[in-house]
Amino acid sequence: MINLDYQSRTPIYEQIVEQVERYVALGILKPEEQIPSVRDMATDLGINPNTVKKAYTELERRGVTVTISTKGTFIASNTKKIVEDKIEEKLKKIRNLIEEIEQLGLTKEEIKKML
Amino acid sequence: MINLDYQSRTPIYEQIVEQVERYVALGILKPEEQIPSVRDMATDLGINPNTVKKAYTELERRGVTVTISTKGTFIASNTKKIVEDKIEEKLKKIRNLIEEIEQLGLTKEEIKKML
Amino acid sequence: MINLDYQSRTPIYEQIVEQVERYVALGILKPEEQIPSVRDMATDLGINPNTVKKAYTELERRGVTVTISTKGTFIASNTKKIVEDKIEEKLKKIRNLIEEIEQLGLTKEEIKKML
Amino acid sequence: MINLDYQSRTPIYEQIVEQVERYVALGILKPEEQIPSVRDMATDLGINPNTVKKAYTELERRGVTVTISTKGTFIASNTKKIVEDKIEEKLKKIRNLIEEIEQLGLTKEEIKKML
DNA sequence: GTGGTCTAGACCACC
DNA sequence: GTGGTCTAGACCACG
Repeated sequence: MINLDYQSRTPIYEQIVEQVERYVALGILKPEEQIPSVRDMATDLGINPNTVKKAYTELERRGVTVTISTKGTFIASNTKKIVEDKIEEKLKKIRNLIEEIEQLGLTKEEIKKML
Repeated sequence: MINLDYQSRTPIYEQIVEQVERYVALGILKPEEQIPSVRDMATDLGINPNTVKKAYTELERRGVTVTISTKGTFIASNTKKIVEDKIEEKLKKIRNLIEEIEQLGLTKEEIKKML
Repeated sequence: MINLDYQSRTPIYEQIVEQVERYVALGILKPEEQIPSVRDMATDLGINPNTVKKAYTELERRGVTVTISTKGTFIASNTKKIVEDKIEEKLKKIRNLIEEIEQLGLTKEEIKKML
Repeated sequence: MINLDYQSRTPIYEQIVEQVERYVALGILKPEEQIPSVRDMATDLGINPNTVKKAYTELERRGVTVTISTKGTFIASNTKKIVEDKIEEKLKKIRNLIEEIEQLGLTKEEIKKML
């Protein structure tokens, strides 16, 4: 399920965070659903458990997951905000890119046509 | 002219590469124009010559500049392609982002309105 | 394994690149095989790690190796193309040389005899 | 007439030497023929006279040219040996290349077919 | 003065 | 321990 790019400058643990967030936003991972244990995820991906642990800690810090000790790690109950945040973040990126293209000499209309 | 962010995850040499590319795309740096020597750029930016050298090497590899040993480093003659490539690259990113937002449940119309 | 000629006009890092490429082409270094760490290779050859790093970076750029940060550097999976490229490159050089000799007044038959 | 490649690792003065030698071998420059003065060649090529001087000195050392002070620089009388040397040099390169290709797994017959 | 290479050594994030 | 980056400083050929 998780896809790692070892060439990327983005650290492995951050790639995990982003992809879990993405699955949550897409509804593939549902509220209250349990996600694999640190150890399972680590062996699945063939990476160090410490790396997975770091990702899970960050996910919890962001409010995407909740960890209940002795029970496991679960997707948070309210995932709506996560979706909205992701959308806003992507829109912002698009706005920046459009502005950058405008600086290269194209008008908004031309850009719209090319999309 | 070059602006460095030492906090960024992007290495310094790559920041130089990107900014020179950008100035070329914007037409601020013109074809055949000479850019500062490795040493000058290094003292200007308060960084090590090796770091500048690394940036210049990468710029040449990308075809943005041409280096003539003992003469200096110059902007390449065919600057058009660089601009076009940069635009195409950004459009591609926008297309990807739009698709990702669609997967999060918005239609193309809704996205257009929000931009 | 690597043999350096300090008198040569060819820089050390490029000698490393060429010899690794050669070992790959000869099948001595096999796909997916790990090559020595930057530090190990450097101490083995009695040179600076930066020089080895430069060679490894170039090898990756050429698609001969794949580097995974914190894991090491490995020979690429598709080694066949590298061999074919090397052969084609050498054939091309021979064709050029033959043409040059022809211009000096010898026929193809004469050249064939002298080889 | 002389074609310079500023990207090449071969120094400019050496490129001049090689090309003059080549023109002599090809019979384009004939025995006893006068070649341009250092100053003329330098302005023609847009390079430093010192560089041309260095090339001419090397040509004389190799016996390709003879300099008569106050008169100028002339192609040597016996150019036969130069041609023969060039041919032998190129044949040697071809033999080496063939051997290298053999090491990559092809037989002499296969190489002959591909040429 | 210019680029090209190399050494020596350091710090960092990541695993 | 591994690669990635950077600093500091040196030497070289070339022009």
